[in-house]
Amino acid sequence: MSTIRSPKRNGPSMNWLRSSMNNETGAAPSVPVITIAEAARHAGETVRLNGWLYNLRKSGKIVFPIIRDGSGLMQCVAVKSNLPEDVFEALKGLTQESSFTVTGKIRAEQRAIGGYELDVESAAIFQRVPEDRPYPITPKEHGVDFLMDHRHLWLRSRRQHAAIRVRHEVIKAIRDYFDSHGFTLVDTPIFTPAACEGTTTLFEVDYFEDEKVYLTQSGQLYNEANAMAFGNVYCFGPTFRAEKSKTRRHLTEFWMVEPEMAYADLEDVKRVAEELIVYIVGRVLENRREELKTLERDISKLESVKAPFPRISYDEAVKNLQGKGSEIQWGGDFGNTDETLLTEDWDRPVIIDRYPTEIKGFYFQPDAVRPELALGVDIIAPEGYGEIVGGGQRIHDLQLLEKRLEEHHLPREAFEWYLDLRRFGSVPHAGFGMGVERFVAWMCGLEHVRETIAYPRMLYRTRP
RNA sequence: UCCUCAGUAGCUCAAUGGUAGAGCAUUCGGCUGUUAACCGAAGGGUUGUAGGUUCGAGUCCUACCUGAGGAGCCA
Repeated sequence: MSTIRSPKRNGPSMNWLRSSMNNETGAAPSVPVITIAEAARHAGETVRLNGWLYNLRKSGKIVFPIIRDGSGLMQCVAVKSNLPEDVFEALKGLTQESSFTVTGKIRAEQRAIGGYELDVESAAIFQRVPEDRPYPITPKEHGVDFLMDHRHLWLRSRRQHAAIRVRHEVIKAIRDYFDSHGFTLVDTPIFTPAACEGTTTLFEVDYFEDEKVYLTQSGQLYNEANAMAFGNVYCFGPTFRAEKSKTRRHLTEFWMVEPEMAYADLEDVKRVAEELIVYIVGRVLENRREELKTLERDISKLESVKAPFPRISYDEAVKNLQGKGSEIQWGGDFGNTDETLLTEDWDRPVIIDRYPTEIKGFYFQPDAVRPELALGVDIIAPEGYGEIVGGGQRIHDLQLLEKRLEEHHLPREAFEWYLDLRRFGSVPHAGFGMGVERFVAWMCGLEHVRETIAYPRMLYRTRP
């Protein structure tokens, strides 16, 4: 028996959604509800799919609704002569992104997207998108502004879906790496009383009466305290930078993982960061091939990401750039074009270390032989994706750190707790930060980091 | 913050200073294997806003608004 039925209430009931024990949708009681991702395992079986209309093609007495359920796409085939009139007409009149459920037999079909097809036996429309206000994102081209204004709907598109799934894999790989290498997750506060580094701008927040706090721009200082408590730690959360940066590599709110290790030095940072990157890329290649294909990513560019990465010093990098016509002088920081030039000689990320002290934060340990250099390291991703890792070895000597605070005109009182770490069992320690969105943009081969997070926050965009 | 570019139908874009156009989307009709399906028809406009030049402005000028790309800064 097949029926078309409107929902009795405004919202879905759990019975309607999940239970196969009721016959409200007209399906036989034993029909299992599956996802499209599972379809291959159910070839030849009669199943039910819950989803939304991705696209519909019709040809007189046969219609091909493509259903989208969040796990994939599946072409359905509804033939007029095999279905009750009301079911066929309802399917034929479906509008884009209308929610509906279909029951039918799964069949291998080369012509269909995903290689499988469902022969419709019954269907129920949950909500039909009205034609006087159709779904705004049509299967044609759209501009960035329009799509960003409809980000809450844009996420239903295949490319966006793929990028977010790659992000999920990257994040899971990051956590798996640290969790299996003896690191303890110790998350650091989002509300902070002062800047971690004096330089970058911070978002100010009213914190009850007359008190100001700031959204964190790095968990590093707290990480150092946590490393002295737990040995190897990492924090992983959102980070906020009130910089008026307006480029394809910047968000005002982004996610960063920051490991910190006690009894560790610059070499440990380079080794761990390299191992981490290789591990994540491997996981993405292993588990997200389909998504990379959807994104039309050149996979060979990721397959070449293997250890060891080239390691060069800041000195060498400057010489290299000057040889390529860059106007950089020793003592200056690399611009975006410089970063791209530096990576073009290799097929994998480049590790650059020992930067001039002046262009690095106050907390970097100076090089033992050349104290004008800081034991900091950046890792630049290939293909122009820029700096994905920044870190280094921290100052462990109390007197030197006090001197640096003074030189950077930082308020001593605010850093007393930080100085305590050098008073009570100070040890050499090091760590780094890695930005998730840039990493995901690199994996996906995306033009802009805004597509690597569900709801990007940028200089002039905070909605939806 | 600075530099450059753009803003015309719901969307993507046309239109020598001289009658506002197409494709997609929507509606109606046709089609039993479509792949951003196709074929026929219809409805849909304060050309970002405010001034100015001109017989006449979507088009030229000024200011502002919105967005995009880049620079600096950063992950």
